[in-house]
Amino acid sequence: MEVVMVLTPLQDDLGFLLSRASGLVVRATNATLLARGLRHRQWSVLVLAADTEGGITQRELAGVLGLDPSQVVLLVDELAAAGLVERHASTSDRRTKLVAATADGARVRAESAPELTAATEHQLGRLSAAERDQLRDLLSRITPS
Amino acid sequence: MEVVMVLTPLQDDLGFLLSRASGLVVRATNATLLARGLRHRQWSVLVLAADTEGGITQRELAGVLGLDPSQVVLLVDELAAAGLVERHASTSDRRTKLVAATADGARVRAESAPELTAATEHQLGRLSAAERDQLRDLLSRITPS
DNA sequence: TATTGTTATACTCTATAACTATA
DNA sequence: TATAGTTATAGAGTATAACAATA
Repeated sequence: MEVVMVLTPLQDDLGFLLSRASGLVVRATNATLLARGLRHRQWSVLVLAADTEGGITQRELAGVLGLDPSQVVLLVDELAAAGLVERHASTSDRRTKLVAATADGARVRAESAPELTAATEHQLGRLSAAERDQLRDLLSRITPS
Repeated sequence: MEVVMVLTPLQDDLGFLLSRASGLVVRATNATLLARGLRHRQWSVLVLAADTEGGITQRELAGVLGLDPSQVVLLVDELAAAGLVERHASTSDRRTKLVAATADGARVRAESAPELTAATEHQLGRLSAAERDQLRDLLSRITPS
Protein backbone atom coordinates (compact mmCIF):
# COMPACT_ATOMS: atom_id res chain seq x y z
CA MET A 1 0.00 0.00 0.00
CA GLU A 2 1.30 3.41 -0.98
CA VAL A 3 0.34 6.65 0.69
CA VAL A 4 0.90 9.80 -1.32
CA MET A 5 0.36 13.22 0.19
CA VAL A 6 0.26 16.14 -2.19
CA LEU A 7 0.18 19.38 -0.25
CA THR A 8 0.55 21.61 -3.27
CA PRO A 9 2.28 21.25 -6.60
CA LEU A 10 5.84 22.66 -6.41
CA GLN A 11 6.44 20.88 -3.11
CA ASP A 12 8.65 18.46 -5.00
CA ASP A 13 10.42 21.22 -6.92
CA LEU A 14 13.80 21.76 -5.30
CA GLY A 15 14.34 24.98 -7.21
CA PHE A 16 11.12 26.43 -5.85
CA LEU A 17 11.72 25.16 -2.32
CA LEU A 18 15.22 26.61 -2.28
CA SER A 19 14.16 30.02 -3.51
CA ARG A 20 11.16 30.08 -1.15
CA ALA A 21 13.17 29.11 1.91
CA SER A 22 15.98 31.44 0.90
CA GLY A 23 13.54 34.33 0.57
CA LEU A 24 12.18 33.77 4.05
CA VAL A 25 15.56 33.57 5.75
CA VAL A 26 17.05 36.46 3.76
CA ARG A 27 14.07 38.61 4.68
CA ALA A 28 14.54 37.83 8.37
CA THR A 29 18.26 38.52 8.02
CA ASN A 30 17.70 41.88 6.34
CA ALA A 31 15.20 42.90 9.01
CA THR A 32 17.77 42.15 11.70
CA LEU A 33 20.61 43.93 9.91
CA LEU A 34 18.46 46.99 9.27
CA ALA A 35 19.41 48.39 12.68
CA ARG A 36 23.05 48.37 11.56
CA GLY A 37 22.28 49.81 8.14
CA LEU A 38 23.31 46.56 6.43
CA ARG A 39 21.68 43.96 4.24
CA HIS A 40 22.48 40.27 3.81
CA ARG A 41 24.86 40.70 0.87
CA GLN A 42 26.96 43.26 2.68
CA TRP A 43 26.88 41.06 5.76
CA SER A 44 28.43 38.15 3.91
CA VAL A 45 31.19 40.41 2.57
CA LEU A 46 31.85 41.73 6.07
CA VAL A 47 32.08 38.20 7.50
CA LEU A 48 34.60 37.14 4.87
CA ALA A 49 36.62 40.32 5.33
CA ALA A 50 36.63 39.92 9.11
CA ASP A 51 37.35 36.21 9.22
CA THR A 52 40.00 35.94 6.54
CA GLU A 53 43.47 36.46 7.92
CA GLY A 54 45.15 39.34 6.15
CA GLY A 55 42.05 40.26 4.17
CA ILE A 56 40.44 38.81 1.07
CA THR A 57 40.71 39.94 -2.53
CA GLN A 58 37.63 41.14 -4.37
CA ARG A 59 38.10 38.35 -6.88
CA GLU A 60 37.98 35.81 -4.09
CA LEU A 61 34.90 37.48 -2.67
CA ALA A 62 33.20 37.24 -6.05
CA GLY A 63 34.06 33.57 -6.28
CA VAL A 64 32.86 32.60 -2.83
CA LEU A 65 29.69 34.67 -3.03
CA GLY A 66 28.85 33.68 -6.60
CA LEU A 67 28.71 37.30 -7.70
CA ASP A 68 30.20 39.19 -10.59
CA PRO A 69 33.31 41.19 -9.56
CA SER A 70 31.53 44.39 -10.55
CA GLN A 71 28.88 43.74 -7.92
CA VAL A 72 31.54 43.19 -5.28
CA VAL A 73 32.96 46.65 -5.98
CA LEU A 74 29.70 48.28 -4.92
CA LEU A 75 29.26 46.12 -1.82
CA VAL A 76 32.79 46.89 -0.65
CA ASP A 77 32.24 50.59 -1.46
CA GLU A 78 29.24 50.66 0.85
CA LEU A 79 30.97 48.84 3.67
CA ALA A 80 34.01 51.08 3.30
CA ALA A 81 31.82 54.20 3.37
CA ALA A 82 30.32 52.90 6.61
CA GLY A 83 33.83 52.44 7.99
CA LEU A 84 33.44 48.69 8.44
CA VAL A 85 36.08 47.54 5.95
CA GLU A 86 39.16 48.98 4.26
CA ARG A 87 40.87 48.25 0.97
CA HIS A 88 44.59 47.59 1.43
CA ALA A 89 47.01 47.40 -1.46
CA SER A 90 48.54 43.98 -1.92
CA THR A 91 52.31 43.97 -1.57
CA SER A 92 52.81 41.28 -4.19
CA ASP A 93 50.39 42.44 -6.91
CA ARG A 94 49.47 46.06 -7.32
CA ARG A 95 46.27 45.21 -9.17
CA THR A 96 44.93 43.32 -6.19
CA LYS A 97 43.21 44.94 -3.25
CA LEU A 98 42.81 43.14 0.03
CA VAL A 99 39.54 43.85 1.77
CA ALA A 100 39.88 43.68 5.54
CA ALA A 101 37.51 44.56 8.37
CA THR A 102 38.25 47.61 10.50
CA ALA A 103 38.09 47.32 14.29
CA ASP A 104 34.58 48.70 14.02
CA GLY A 105 33.70 46.17 11.35
CA ALA A 106 35.05 43.30 13.42
CA ARG A 107 32.95 44.46 16.36
CA VAL A 108 29.78 44.69 14.25
CA ARG A 109 30.51 41.27 12.81
CA ALA A 110 30.92 39.77 16.28
CA GLU A 111 27.91 41.48 17.79
CA SER A 112 25.52 40.76 14.93
CA ALA A 113 26.22 37.06 14.56
CA PRO A 114 24.16 35.96 17.58
CA GLU A 115 21.36 38.36 16.64
CA LEU A 116 21.16 36.79 13.21
CA THR A 117 21.15 33.31 14.66
CA ALA A 118 18.27 34.31 16.88
CA ALA A 119 16.41 35.88 13.97
CA THR A 120 16.60 32.85 11.70
CA GLU A 121 15.66 30.70 14.69
CA HIS A 122 12.06 31.57 13.99
CA GLN A 123 12.25 30.22 10.46
CA LEU A 124 14.35 27.19 11.31
CA GLY A 125 12.72 26.42 14.63
CA ARG A 126 10.90 23.43 13.26
CA LEU A 127 14.18 21.72 12.50
CA SER A 128 16.20 20.04 15.23
CA ALA A 129 19.87 20.85 15.66
CA ALA A 130 20.77 17.60 13.95
CA GLU A 131 18.48 18.39 11.04
CA ARG A 132 20.05 21.82 10.63
CA ASP A 133 23.47 20.22 10.47
CA GLN A 134 22.10 17.86 7.86
CA LEU A 135 20.69 20.80 5.89
CA ARG A 136 24.00 22.66 6.11
CA ASP A 137 25.81 19.61 4.80
CA LEU A 138 23.43 19.10 1.88
CA LEU A 139 23.48 22.77 0.88
CA SER A 140 27.27 22.95 1.12
CA ARG A 141 27.47 20.18 -1.41
CA ILE A 142 25.24 22.01 -3.90
CA THR A 143 27.50 25.06 -4.05
CA PRO A 144 30.73 24.68 -6.04
CA SER A 145 33.27 26.57 -3.89
CA MET B 1 39.18 13.54 19.24
CA GLU B 2 37.42 16.22 17.31
CA VAL B 3 38.05 17.07 13.71
CA VAL B 4 36.95 20.49 12.54
CA MET B 5 37.14 21.48 8.91
CA VAL B 6 36.62 25.11 8.08
CA LEU B 7 36.41 25.55 4.33
CA THR B 8 35.46 29.18 4.44
CA PRO B 9 33.56 31.34 6.90
CA LEU B 10 29.84 31.41 5.99
CA GLN B 11 29.83 27.64 5.44
CA ASP B 12 27.92 27.34 8.69
CA ASP B 13 25.55 30.17 7.86
CA LEU B 14 22.28 28.64 6.73
CA GLY B 15 21.02 31.95 5.40
CA PHE B 16 24.03 32.28 3.16
CA LEU B 17 23.97 28.65 2.06
CA LEU B 18 20.28 28.87 1.20
CA SER B 19 20.64 32.04 -0.84
CA ARG B 20 23.77 30.74 -2.57
CA ALA B 21 22.22 27.40 -3.51
CA SER B 22 18.99 29.10 -4.50
CA GLY B 23 20.85 31.48 -6.77
CA LEU B 24 22.59 28.62 -8.56
CA VAL B 25 19.44 26.61 -9.16
CA VAL B 26 17.32 29.62 -10.10
CA ARG B 27 19.96 30.69 -12.61
CA ALA B 28 19.95 27.23 -14.21
CA THR B 29 16.16 27.28 -14.22
CA ASN B 30 16.00 30.68 -15.90
CA ALA B 31 18.50 29.62 -18.52
CA THR B 32 16.35 26.62 -19.38
CA LEU B 33 13.09 28.58 -19.45
CA LEU B 34 14.63 31.28 -21.64
CA ALA B 35 13.76 29.25 -24.74
CA ARG B 36 10.09 29.50 -23.74
CA GLY B 37 10.31 33.17 -22.84
CA LEU B 38 9.71 32.42 -19.17
CA ARG B 39 11.54 32.88 -15.90
CA HIS B 40 11.34 30.89 -12.69
CA ARG B 41 8.68 33.03 -11.04
CA GLN B 42 6.34 32.75 -14.00
CA TRP B 43 7.06 29.05 -14.14
CA SER B 44 5.88 28.51 -10.58
CA VAL B 45 2.67 30.42 -11.32
CA LEU B 46 2.12 28.33 -14.44
CA VAL B 47 2.60 25.08 -12.52
CA LEU B 48 0.10 26.09 -9.87
CA ALA B 49 -2.41 27.26 -12.48
CA ALA B 50 -2.01 24.05 -14.47
CA ASP B 51 -2.07 21.64 -11.55
CA THR B 52 -4.85 23.15 -9.47
CA GLU B 53 -8.23 21.74 -10.42
CA GLY B 54 -10.56 24.56 -11.46
CA GLY B 55 -7.84 27.20 -11.27
CA ILE B 56 -6.27 29.05 -8.37
CA THR B 57 -7.02 32.52 -7.04
CA GLN B 58 -4.38 35.20 -7.13
CA ARG B 59 -4.58 35.45 -3.37
CA GLU B 60 -3.79 31.78 -3.07
CA LEU B 61 -0.92 32.18 -5.52
CA ALA B 62 0.49 35.01 -3.42
CA GLY B 63 0.27 32.87 -0.29
CA VAL B 64 1.90 29.78 -1.74
CA LEU B 65 4.64 31.72 -3.51
CA GLY B 66 5.32 34.08 -0.65
CA LEU B 67 4.77 37.11 -2.85
CA ASP B 68 2.73 40.25 -2.45
CA PRO B 69 -0.57 40.08 -4.38
CA SER B 70 0.54 43.06 -6.47
CA GLN B 71 3.47 41.03 -7.79
CA VAL B 72 1.17 38.19 -8.72
CA VAL B 73 -0.85 40.53 -10.91
CA LEU B 74 2.14 41.22 -13.12
CA LEU B 75 3.21 37.58 -13.34
CA VAL B 76 -0.29 36.52 -14.35
CA ASP B 77 -0.45 39.42 -16.82
CA GLU B 78 2.69 38.18 -18.54
CA LEU B 79 1.55 34.57 -18.67
CA ALA B 80 -1.85 35.67 -19.96
CA ALA B 81 -0.24 37.84 -22.64
CA ALA B 82 1.74 34.77 -23.72
CA GLY B 83 -1.50 32.80 -23.91
CA LEU B 84 -0.44 30.30 -21.24
CA VAL B 85 -3.06 31.12 -18.59
CA GLU B 86 -6.48 32.76 -18.45
CA ARG B 87 -8.31 34.63 -15.71
CA HIS B 88 -11.80 33.23 -15.15
CA ALA B 89 -14.42 34.99 -13.04
CA SER B 90 -15.36 33.06 -9.93
CA THR B 91 -19.04 32.14 -9.81
CA SER B 92 -19.27 32.57 -6.04
CA ASP B 93 -17.37 35.82 -5.54
CA ARG B 94 -17.11 38.43 -8.23
CA ARG B 95 -13.96 39.94 -6.72
CA THR B 96 -12.09 36.69 -7.13
CA LYS B 97 -10.41 35.62 -10.33
CA LEU B 98 -9.42 32.04 -10.95
CA VAL B 99 -6.18 31.64 -12.85
CA ALA B 100 -6.16 28.51 -14.99
CA ALA B 101 -3.73 27.22 -17.60
CA THR B 102 -4.79 27.22 -21.24
CA ALA B 103 -4.26 24.09 -23.34
CA ASP B 104 -1.08 25.73 -24.55
CA GLY B 105 -0.01 26.48 -21.00
CA ALA B 106 -0.65 22.91 -19.89
CA ARG B 107 1.47 21.67 -22.78
CA VAL B 108 4.35 24.01 -21.94
CA ARG B 109 4.10 23.00 -18.30
CA ALA B 110 4.25 19.31 -19.19
CA GLU B 111 7.04 19.67 -21.73
CA SER B 112 9.26 21.92 -19.61
CA ALA B 113 9.18 19.88 -16.41
CA PRO B 114 11.66 17.21 -17.56
CA GLU B 115 13.91 19.87 -19.12
CA LEU B 116 14.07 21.68 -15.80
CA THR B 117 14.81 18.48 -13.94
CA ALA B 118 17.67 17.82 -16.33
CA ALA B 119 18.97 21.36 -15.94
CA THR B 120 19.09 21.30 -12.15
CA GLU B 121 20.64 17.85 -12.35
CA HIS B 122 23.95 19.53 -12.89
CA GLN B 123 23.67 21.48 -9.65
CA LEU B 124 22.19 18.65 -7.62
CA GLY B 125 24.21 15.88 -9.16
CA ARG B 126 26.39 15.48 -6.12
CA LEU B 127 23.38 14.52 -4.03
CA SER B 128 21.92 11.03 -4.20
CA ALA B 129 18.21 10.54 -4.79
CA ALA B 130 17.74 9.81 -1.10
CA GLU B 131 19.60 12.98 -0.16
CA ARG B 132 17.45 15.05 -2.47
CA ASP B 133 14.34 13.66 -0.82
CA GLN B 134 15.87 14.56 2.50
CA LEU B 135 16.59 18.08 1.28
CA ARG B 136 13.06 18.44 -0.05
CA ASP B 137 11.68 17.36 3.30
CA LEU B 138 13.87 19.76 5.28
CA LEU B 139 13.10 22.70 3.00
CA SER B 140 9.36 21.98 3.04
CA ARG B 141 9.42 22.30 6.78
CA ILE B 142 11.07 25.73 6.65
CA THR B 143 8.33 27.25 4.52
CA PRO B 144 5.05 28.04 6.26
CA SER B 145 2.55 27.05 3.53
C1' DT C 1 47.75 38.75 -23.70
C1' DA C 2 45.44 37.88 -19.43
C1' DT C 3 43.80 39.44 -14.95
C1' DT C 4 42.05 42.84 -11.13
C1' DG C 5 39.25 46.18 -10.26
C1' DT C 6 36.07 49.68 -12.00
C1' DT C 7 32.24 52.27 -14.42
C1' DA C 8 27.99 52.17 -16.76
C1' DT C 9 23.60 50.37 -18.07
C1' DA C 10 19.50 47.61 -18.39
C1' DC C 11 16.53 44.47 -16.55
C1' DT C 12 14.41 41.63 -12.80
C1' DC C 13 12.96 41.19 -8.13
C1' DT C 14 11.24 43.06 -3.76
C1' DA C 15 8.67 46.17 -0.79
C1' DT C 16 4.93 49.61 0.03
C1' DA C 17 1.24 52.63 -0.46
C1' DA C 18 -2.97 53.84 -2.42
C1' DC C 19 -6.93 52.86 -5.13
C1' DT C 20 -11.52 50.09 -7.14
C1' DA C 21 -14.93 46.87 -6.85
C1' DT C 22 -17.01 43.75 -4.47
C1' DA C 23 -18.32 41.33 0.01
C1' DT D 1 -15.46 47.45 7.45
C1' DA D 2 -12.76 43.91 5.26
C1' DT D 3 -11.06 41.44 1.19
C1' DA D 4 -9.48 40.50 -4.00
C1' DG D 5 -7.35 42.53 -7.33
C1' DT D 6 -4.92 46.49 -9.42
C1' DT D 7 -1.77 50.54 -10.32
C1' DA D 8 2.32 53.04 -9.34
C1' DT D 9 6.84 53.79 -7.62
C1' DA D 10 11.28 53.22 -5.42
C1' DG D 11 14.97 50.53 -4.09
C1' DA D 12 17.71 46.15 -4.14
C1' DG D 13 19.52 42.32 -6.83
C1' DT D 14 21.28 40.33 -11.29
C1' DA D 15 23.56 40.27 -15.80
C1' DT D 16 26.73 42.27 -19.36
C1' DA D 17 29.84 45.04 -21.75
C1' DA D 18 33.65 47.92 -21.89
C1' DC D 19 37.63 50.22 -19.87
C1' DA D 20 42.29 51.43 -17.17
C1' DA D 21 46.06 49.68 -14.61
C1' DT D 22 48.99 46.00 -13.89
C1' DA D 23 50.85 41.33 -14.58
